[in-house]
Amino acid sequence: MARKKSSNDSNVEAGLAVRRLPMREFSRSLPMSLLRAREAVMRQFRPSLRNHGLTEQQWRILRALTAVEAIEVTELARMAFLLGPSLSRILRDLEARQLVERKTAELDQRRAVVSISAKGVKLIEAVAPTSEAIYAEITRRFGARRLSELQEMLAALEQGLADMGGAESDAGEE
Amino acid sequence: MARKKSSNDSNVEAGLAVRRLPMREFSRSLPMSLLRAREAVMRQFRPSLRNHGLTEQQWRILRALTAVEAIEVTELARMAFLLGPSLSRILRDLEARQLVERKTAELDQRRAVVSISAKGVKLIEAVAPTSEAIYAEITRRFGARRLSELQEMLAALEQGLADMGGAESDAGEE
DNA sequence: GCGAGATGATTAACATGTTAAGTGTTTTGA
DNA sequence: TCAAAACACTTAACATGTTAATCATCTCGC
Repeated sequence: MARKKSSNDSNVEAGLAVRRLPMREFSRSLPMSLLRAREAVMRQFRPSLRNHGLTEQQWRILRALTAVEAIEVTELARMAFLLGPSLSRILRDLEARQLVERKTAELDQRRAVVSISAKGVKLIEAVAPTSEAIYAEITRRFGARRLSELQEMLAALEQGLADMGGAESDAGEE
Repeated sequence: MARKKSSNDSNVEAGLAVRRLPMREFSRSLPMSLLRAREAVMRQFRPSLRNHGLTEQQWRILRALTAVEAIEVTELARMAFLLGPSLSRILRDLEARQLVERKTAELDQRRAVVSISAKGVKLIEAVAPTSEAIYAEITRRFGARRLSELQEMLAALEQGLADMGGAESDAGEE
């Protein structure tokens, strides 16, 4: 039969067939769907960002900084949706490349305030056109209205789960 | 108002106009929306998985293996939506923990065939109930119908971008 | 004041994402 | 037939995700 890649039907002929129902088809689980969709989108942007020496996260940070005059690290983390440790590392790098500037707040020596540099702004402006074009093409393909609906549903989903709190009820509890 | 930063108040005096509108509000960009939504969902599952000593990706692999009798590594990568290198590392670990079994195909010595072990199945069965309960709660909150719609839109988005291919047209081209 | 606890940020440690090389095997085509 | 190309997988190297620990500062209560 020379099976090159019978991806989805490969189990049936294997003998014992399916091991029981895979719970929820698995490939259609919500986390998987979200992951695949996001990857499909990001796949479009990554090459361009890479051409400018930026990773997706670095881009997120610079983008976020473009919207404010200056911002504290914790607040920036929330804005760029990054965890503290990731942000720390990336800021260290961006600062070394002089794309951002950092200084400690006078009032509270614990806090650090970050802002984008002129060089950082230039970089953003260099990447933006391509980025915008890609986004426009995605919008065109999917439909502006539909895209809005999708965004709303995603926001609603996020909101709806906001107070659910990770379910601990399980075996290895402590 | 005592501006927070003095030396480089960035934009305005930098000459090149102001920060202009942040492109697309940024926080509402599609990649960000997808990321936030996915994180909101995964946040629910992670604690339970962790209680069983599994990461999200390890769980994905075991779940995928549950649906088939045996499968080649490359095929498994596609099914679990993981890149080859990640899968290699994780399989090494899962094999060491005896949750999966691996053997090379006779026909083609290059290929490796993986299957879940009895121990792996037990683990899956231990995690599944909690996992299902969480999924049910998410479905209840968001609405089964709406969830279906969302899944469809996500699939359509993925499909629509399938042939778009990463946009290379940019500066640092090579 | 001052010491315990809270807070902001970083570091540590380990797992995965991502691209590029490297290692065997198998196919191909001259 | 045999060497180059293709292939399946693994390693390597670096960046980020994720949780825990650490550090420095701050706040508060006594």
